[in-house]
Amino acid sequence: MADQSKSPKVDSTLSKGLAILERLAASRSGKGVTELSRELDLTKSNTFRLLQTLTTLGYVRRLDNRSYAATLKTWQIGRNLVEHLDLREMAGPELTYLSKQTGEAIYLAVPEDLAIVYIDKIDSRKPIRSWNTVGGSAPIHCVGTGKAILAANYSRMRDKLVGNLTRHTDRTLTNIEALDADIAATQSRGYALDRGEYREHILSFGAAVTLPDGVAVAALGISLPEINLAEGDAGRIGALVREAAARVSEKLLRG
Amino acid sequence: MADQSKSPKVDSTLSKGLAILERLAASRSGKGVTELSRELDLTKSNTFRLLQTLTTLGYVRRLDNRSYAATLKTWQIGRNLVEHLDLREMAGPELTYLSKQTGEAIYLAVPEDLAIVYIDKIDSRKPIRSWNTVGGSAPIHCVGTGKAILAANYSRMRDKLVGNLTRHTDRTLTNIEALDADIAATQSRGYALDRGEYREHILSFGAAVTLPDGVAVAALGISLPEINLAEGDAGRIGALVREAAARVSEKLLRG
DNA sequence: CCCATCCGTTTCATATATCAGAACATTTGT
DNA sequence: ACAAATGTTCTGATATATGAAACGGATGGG
Repeated sequence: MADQSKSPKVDSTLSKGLAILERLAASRSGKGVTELSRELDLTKSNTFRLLQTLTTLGYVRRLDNRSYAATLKTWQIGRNLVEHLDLREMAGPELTYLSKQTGEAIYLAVPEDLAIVYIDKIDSRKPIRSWNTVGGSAPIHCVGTGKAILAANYSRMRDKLVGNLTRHTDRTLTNIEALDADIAATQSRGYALDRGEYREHILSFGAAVTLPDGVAVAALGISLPEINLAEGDAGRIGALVREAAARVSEKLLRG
Repeated sequence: MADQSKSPKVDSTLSKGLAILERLAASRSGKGVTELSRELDLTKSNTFRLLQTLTTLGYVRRLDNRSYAATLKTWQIGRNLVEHLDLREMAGPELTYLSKQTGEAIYLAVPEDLAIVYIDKIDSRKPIRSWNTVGGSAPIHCVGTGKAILAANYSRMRDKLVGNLTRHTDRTLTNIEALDADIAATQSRGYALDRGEYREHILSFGAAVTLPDGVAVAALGISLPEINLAEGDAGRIGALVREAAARVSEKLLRG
């Protein structure tokens, strides 16, 4: 085999086993021993043995007597990962950055049914109280972080919202058509904007942290009193939060 | 997991490497070499080397200089799998419908050996916690979704169950004759009913999603606390889930 | 400030997996 | 029924991974 001279030590057994697993997971139906050995440039006997190992470990099962397919075990493991993902650690530096850039209250939120839950925050450095605490929640349809998450997966979530658009202020979007339009605007802007839709005179910006497939797992948010927003600052703040969220998304992948 | 009748040869490198990956995926933050080696009963040097391999293959990354964590690569591979089954997409609207009709926890599950794995759910809208998460699993013989799948293919699966009917509550059906009778009832009703056979005081209903040849590929389920079930509601809920599953089955045909 | 202790890393005989090639068994297509 | 695939099992020489011990850096307590 042509090994890279830069990354010297790889256990070939593990490497080949994982390659087989990847191949099987990528194929809709199963693959046979010979097919796999050709694709991965391995001997038949080696491929067969690795498949046997993967089978007894539960990662692979035989379909009929001539082909193998990946089980859901790989998916379950990956699922565990996403659930245990330490968003706080990943997003921490970006929260700090946003705080320094704006001086306003910065939030990290995750979706929970039709609400978002704050899992981290940095207080405003201006002498203004904040209402939201870590562990607290807010309706998904009327805050920046919530609408950013909605926008990332609107097709899946829209139907659940109909009839559940509770009013909180006179600016809350309570009919689905208005929300449709707002979400469309959010999608094209790349960040969400709430103009006092949850608390009177409190604005919030939000942008989603997404996995490679587009699923939103969290959102970054900036919240500030209406009076603090200078003319033309909305675009700047929106861009800040959008780009910070993009950096966190990328960090989830690469570390 | 009781399939160790024979002991086929397993490649230890692959086996250990996957064990490490599983451990890392299950841990919130990273783990160190020594910690892993103790947990998995491996030597430090072996663990170190496997971690090095997993790192160059992109499955693992170093956090700081003293610990390793799993990347999202495992998740991406597993995702490929469920993406190819577009069950979730097909069943989504029916899950939503069941949620609206009942307000209880709704599940979509697929069979995996002698268990079922939850691949999607909608939380109860009532203030009751649910234990089952997406990615989690449950024994096939004592939950509604599992028994629905069993009922669809009982002739093929019955023999594998003998001797594997683990007890979970005092209502669990642990002898094959009792299960035979329950499955027969399930088949004539068109939906499965679990009366606290897996968790005390938790009822669940299930109905199978089947291919035209009768093979069950998934099941829809509704789970609720015993106390939520009004007299005579069982028939109504059973019919709801049976018909929703039938609609999903039909949808699989037409695309 | 030093020492005991922990950790990640490296080293090197030895145990283990891999390779190639072939043979055998079983299925599929004509 | 025959031929051409495919999955499965051997074999022993070679390449590779393994375990035990040692190394060097970091940490924390006395």
